[in-house]
Amino acid sequence: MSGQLTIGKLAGATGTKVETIRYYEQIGLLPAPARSAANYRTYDAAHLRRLSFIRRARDLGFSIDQVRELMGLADRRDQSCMAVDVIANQHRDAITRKIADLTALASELDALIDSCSRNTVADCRIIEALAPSV
Amino acid sequence: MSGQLTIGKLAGATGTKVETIRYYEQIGLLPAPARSAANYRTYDAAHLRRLSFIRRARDLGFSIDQVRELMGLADRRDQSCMAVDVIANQHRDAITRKIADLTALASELDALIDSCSRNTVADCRIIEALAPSV
DNA sequence: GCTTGACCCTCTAGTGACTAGAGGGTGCAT
DNA sequence: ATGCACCCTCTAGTCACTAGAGGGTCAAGC
Repeated sequence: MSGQLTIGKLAGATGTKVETIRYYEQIGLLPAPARSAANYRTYDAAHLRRLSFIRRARDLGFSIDQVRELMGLADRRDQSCMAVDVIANQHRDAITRKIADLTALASELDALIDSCSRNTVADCRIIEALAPSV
Repeated sequence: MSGQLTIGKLAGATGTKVETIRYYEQIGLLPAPARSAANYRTYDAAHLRRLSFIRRARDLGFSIDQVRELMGLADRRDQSCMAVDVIANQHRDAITRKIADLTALASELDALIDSCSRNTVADCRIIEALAPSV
């Protein structure tokens, strides 16, 4: 119904920065919209849908390349869902690994912090722990 | 004892890439070493210690700026350990937040993946979930 | 003594995903 | 008609490296 949107309205509607939208256009992620007489970008509902999709996928941590892939699959509606499933699962695995890494790291840091006496740096366990035992 | 190290040996000893060492020198994180007659960088034990410290801190996820700060504190050995503690704790908090974010994200993704029927993309729940409800 | 290959040098540009700024034009309300 | 928020393009900066071009050096083996 609303029809045309300026870049600012589109930004507001999707929680994206104006610069980011122009960036997405530049890298070919979002199609270039029509222009007004004053050369303003004018977006329609299709753009809104596409950008919402992009933002949602990005918020879920998919890379721009993965988003591109997902959109390509979404556009060819006759294909199997399995390709999409594969991408999502790969991404899920990457997140699992990241969480494990961060958790290990957090407990290392905790040990460091726990051992920090309130003495001068000369006795600081954190500095010691970071320094090599040379 | 060993005394002098080429950049390659230093890289091997610390698990750093040669290019990264040159980069650290360029940004002033690692002091520029002496040069051989053939203009080769020649590192000593102090460089090895410093680079080990840097690598360890980076592995623990400290930013280059944080490493710089930590090294500055380590160098002024008369100061309180508390400044170090503050940096470590800030970093710990950031990691806690990151883990929480990733965990939330993982369960969202799991829900998406679970709901993915093996039908064509037209019925794909992942695409649906990513697309806006317009 | 000469060649081969692994190492070293500098300098520049590329990565991902934006973000910021300069320098200017447009639209609308007062 | 004036102010202000918005829009435009273009360029460069961010972070922490990484890669490549185009060259010099060193040590071992023949």
